[in-house]
Amino acid sequence: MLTIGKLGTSTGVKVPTIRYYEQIGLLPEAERSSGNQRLYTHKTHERLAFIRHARELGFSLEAIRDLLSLSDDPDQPCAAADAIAKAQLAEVESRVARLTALKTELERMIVQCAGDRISDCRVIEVLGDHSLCVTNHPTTGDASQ
Amino acid sequence: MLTIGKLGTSTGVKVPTIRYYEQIGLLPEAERSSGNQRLYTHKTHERLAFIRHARELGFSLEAIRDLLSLSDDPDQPCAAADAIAKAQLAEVESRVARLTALKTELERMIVQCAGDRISDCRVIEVLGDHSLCVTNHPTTGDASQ
DNA sequence: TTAATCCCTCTAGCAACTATAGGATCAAGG
DNA sequence: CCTTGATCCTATAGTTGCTAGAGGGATTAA
Repeated sequence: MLTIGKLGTSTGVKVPTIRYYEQIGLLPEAERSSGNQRLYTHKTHERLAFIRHARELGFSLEAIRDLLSLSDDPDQPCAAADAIAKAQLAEVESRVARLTALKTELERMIVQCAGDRISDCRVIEVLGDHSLCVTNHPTTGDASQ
Repeated sequence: MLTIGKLGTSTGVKVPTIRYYEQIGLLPEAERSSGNQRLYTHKTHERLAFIRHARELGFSLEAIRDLLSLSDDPDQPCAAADAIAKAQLAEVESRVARLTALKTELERMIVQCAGDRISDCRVIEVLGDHSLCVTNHPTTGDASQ
């Protein structure tokens, strides 16, 4: 049986994050020692590793919740898991496309900044006037993703 | 003078977001009509368009705050604005790189999903075992960005 | 035994909004 | 003039996925 600290270091998940996952029901409530400290089995270690890996691949906790309930039920058809992964792939592809457009725009902005005073600065100018952009970077949604 | 709704539709920023920007000091406090409704000038319209555009390009509100204070002061050297844009570019490049690795992994995961039951599903299997990954996708930091 | 290092709960905070409740105001039609 | 419906106001709480802190108890190594 692992303490929460050992589990954390062995999976690369921070201790408060593990408690948080328990709190929102992604991990089952842990057994407790006589002194009320959480104790984890190999099974929970595996489950947390799964969560961690899925987070690294950008899955939301909601999607992970679905994937976990699927993996708890190995006789089900895997179409649902496939659909979640495909949705995630589409999301990632769209993020890459949007970010690439932003990258182009930022590069243009920086290269063109010839002046040495703010009044000549293309960075400021371009930000103030969208029509100076070449690419069609996103006008809706979250540009940070 | 524009009402908050007109300003919102003309800049593509939602009304509560405009009030939020005022609250955190990104926009100045608006003039009010006799009935206490916010009224905006062309100047504020420009400022909000600037903010909106910078947000689209993925700048944080903190960075935008800095850029705005620079643009309010046109005699300053533009090195600072340039530095902010370059930092933003570096950030975007790193996100693109990370997301591209994730994309590869997701594609592999989906293609390999040969079985039709969860027990044979590569999606679930790969998520449960990081060593099945080919690429070195990020093991720290925020995979969503 | 005592000090260091863990662990516990609970609450609050982060970004950047979004949503809701419960009203007040405004513009247009009858 | 009055009503109706859209818009506006404030204030508070919720979202995602954690992270940080306070104030204390448990465990372990010397």
